[in-house]
Amino acid sequence: MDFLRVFKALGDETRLRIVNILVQSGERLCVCEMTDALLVPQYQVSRHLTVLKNVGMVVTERDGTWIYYSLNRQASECLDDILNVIKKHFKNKYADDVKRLNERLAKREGGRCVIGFALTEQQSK
Amino acid sequence: MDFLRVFKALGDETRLRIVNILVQSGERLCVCEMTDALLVPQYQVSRHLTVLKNVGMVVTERDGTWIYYSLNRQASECLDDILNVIKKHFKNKYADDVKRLNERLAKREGGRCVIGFALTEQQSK
DNA sequence: AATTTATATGCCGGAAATCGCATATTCAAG
DNA sequence: CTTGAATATGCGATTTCCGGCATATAAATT
Repeated sequence: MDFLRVFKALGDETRLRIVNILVQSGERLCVCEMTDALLVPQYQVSRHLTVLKNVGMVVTERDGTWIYYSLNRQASECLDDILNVIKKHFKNKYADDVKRLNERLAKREGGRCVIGFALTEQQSK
Repeated sequence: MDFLRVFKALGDETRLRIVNILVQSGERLCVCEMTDALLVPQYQVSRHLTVLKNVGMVVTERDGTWIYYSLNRQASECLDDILNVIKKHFKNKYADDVKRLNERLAKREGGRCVIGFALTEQQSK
């Protein structure tokens, strides 16, 4: 894994916030859940997730129309160390993201996302 | 400390190499020593050091004409953790930088740099 | 005070990254 | 096979970043 690209990826605030909610929750998350947690346009979340995937930091898993992203744990010890640093020190910063994410995760049924864009619905339609 | 800016700083290869030789050696280093270790133009080393300083990752200490840079240890636990990850996982990568640095550090007298640009001399004059 | 040496910086051009918007793709359901 | 919902992407515009060159600053030496 190219860790220069990992640091580059973490050097964008939206991507850092994405990685943060993934690492703080420890859950796999779908795009609409992240969009609602970060209050960022869907196309931005999708774009930044593509970057994180190309770097090898996240992996995907499709479930119907939904695509779940999760951190690529045990892929590299170094990446794991970096993620643990983020987990340890970013609990308070970006706390609002985690709060909104938890509200969103509470609406899951059977551990799966069953709604689309709950929070961003009103502004896009 | 703004860790988004820390990751941004580490997302440039020259800066990552600078931080690496600082963390691997554990020494304070002057600009000409780093220039010889990295084989990068002096003005680039200086520029990138300014970035690292503005972020708060390094501190300076003047000794006559020479200016020594050292890692800002114990400034923040998070920064320290990040530096330790780099120290742990970047020993082999950029090994040539460390090798050249050690050759350069061997020429110190009394723990201080006493020569200018040893390796880059021929190409600049 | 003039010169030398180590370091910093102003300026410019080019490359790369990001955003916003619109639209395309993919899958499920009727 | 058409519709709707979740996700991805092509494109243009803007901004940010980096390299290269020259030069400036600062301290020591003569």
